[in-house]
Amino acid sequence: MASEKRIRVRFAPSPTGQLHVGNARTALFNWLFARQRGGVNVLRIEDTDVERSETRYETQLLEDLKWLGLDWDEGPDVGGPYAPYRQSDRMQIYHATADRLVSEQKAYYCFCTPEELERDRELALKEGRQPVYSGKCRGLSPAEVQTRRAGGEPAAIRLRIPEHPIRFHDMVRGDVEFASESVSDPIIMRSNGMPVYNYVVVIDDAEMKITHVIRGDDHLSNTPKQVALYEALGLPAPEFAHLSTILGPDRERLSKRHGATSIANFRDMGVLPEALMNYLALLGWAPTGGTRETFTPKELVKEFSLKRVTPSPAIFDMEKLYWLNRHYLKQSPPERTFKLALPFFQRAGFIPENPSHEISRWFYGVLALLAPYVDKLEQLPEKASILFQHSATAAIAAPDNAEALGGATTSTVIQAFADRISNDGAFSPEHFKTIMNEVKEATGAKGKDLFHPVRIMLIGSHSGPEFDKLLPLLELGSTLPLPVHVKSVRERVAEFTAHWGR
RNA sequence: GUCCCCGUCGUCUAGCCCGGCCUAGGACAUCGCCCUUUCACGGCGGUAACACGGGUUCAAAUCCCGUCGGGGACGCCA
Repeated sequence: MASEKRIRVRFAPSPTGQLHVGNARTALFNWLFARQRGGVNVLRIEDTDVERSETRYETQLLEDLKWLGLDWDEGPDVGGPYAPYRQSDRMQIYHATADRLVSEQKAYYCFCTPEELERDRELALKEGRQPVYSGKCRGLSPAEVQTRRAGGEPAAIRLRIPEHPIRFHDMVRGDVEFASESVSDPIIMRSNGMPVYNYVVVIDDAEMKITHVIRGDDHLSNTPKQVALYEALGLPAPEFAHLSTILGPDRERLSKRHGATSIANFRDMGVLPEALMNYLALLGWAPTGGTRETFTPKELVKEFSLKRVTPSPAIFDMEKLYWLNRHYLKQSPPERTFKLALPFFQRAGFIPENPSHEISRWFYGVLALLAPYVDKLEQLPEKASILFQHSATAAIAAPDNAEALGGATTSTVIQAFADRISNDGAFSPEHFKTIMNEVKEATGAKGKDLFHPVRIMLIGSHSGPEFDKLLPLLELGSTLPLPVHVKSVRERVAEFTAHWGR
């Protein structure tokens, strides 16, 4: 135990856009692995692409990760023993190391121009060869390099890929091998002096003592280059774990055109973080036995295993995410649901900015009634339109209601119900039951014929939540100073009969 | 094109490493039934898969080879 090296993993996004589900899943797997094994989780910002990197994205990145429920032990915001954690702040290291590699002949200056390289590339493609670097500048004499550089000719620095095949172990795919000829001598320093991604990751991972590199499998083909770099540096390569790609329903790599794919999107539509985390964990990983689906973050930390991660790509299934979200929505304490749902109702203009105690209490009831019926919080105001937006004319005109309102007994049911409701006094569920039985007796209508017209009269639709909970909310709501008046049962019935032409 | 990775129900997957316990398990979706004096919620059931072809073996979803299909990488992007 004492000799066991402490596990160190990192999540290294570039701040060039919103945090995507693919990256979020990578971040999650790193986090789970670190937390389970008592390791260190490092957050590092890869901003060597100055053109596309923006600080606002970095800020949002951290927010999104925190919202999901992840945290890190070292990073740009919290610091740590291997600071700085932003690549743009680490240029010295990259330059110094590159110079060292050149002086050790493990890397060399390359004077080839981009145009030249492009020509070579096209030629190789046309001849059906792997488009790798020709090696033109590999054997340049030190003297020639010296004079050309002195003459101001721009030069990039390339790493020399060794002659032997490059192998590495991947925790999800096993042993992988690349033939030396199939990998180019990669540029590690651009001719403008800026280091290249494939180079900086390795330097940083090595400097930061990263033991396990868990990342998307789009990096799998880059790995031989990186392994070669470790070799050149005289350092052992870390363990790798390449996670499969997340695809859209069309089996293409998931992207914005598939709809909501950023973490912020899901948060904004009212998906609970624990639901998203649970779903993401299930994309590519399954517990022993493979029969359990719901896991709290704690349980995930306990059960997770990199060895049980599947190598095959997975299609993102919104329906299953929604199922999990419904599951967690039902488990969510009322206070939390209240806090999360309130903004949606305020935006819809249904609940005031600073709801009174009475209104809040009533709103709790509304949420208890409607929350079991939605996939995401965002759908709540629309579901609540049965309380806030009753319209007799719309209900009568709705094509969906035509069949239910077209029955032989419809009019007599409506009339009988209306007759019995006109008296005053509180309108309770018990009262409602009594009336319904009387209406049944009087009209001979039962089942659908009985309930559908009444339901349409009260909420404008033949389907909706149970009356026992709905009715008291209607009654109480009608007495509250809401921005949008909630009509009482009597108001609804009166309005409906006034417009009912038959 | 070349290289690498991947291929079990429509979808996520268990099983594959260490062949027999697999008449292939679970979940989402879908369908049906029950509950509800109606609908939804909920409960219970059903349909549905080892990509294909060759081996190896007494025995293959599991091992080997090939084919096909999908994805990724081939950049002075990350």
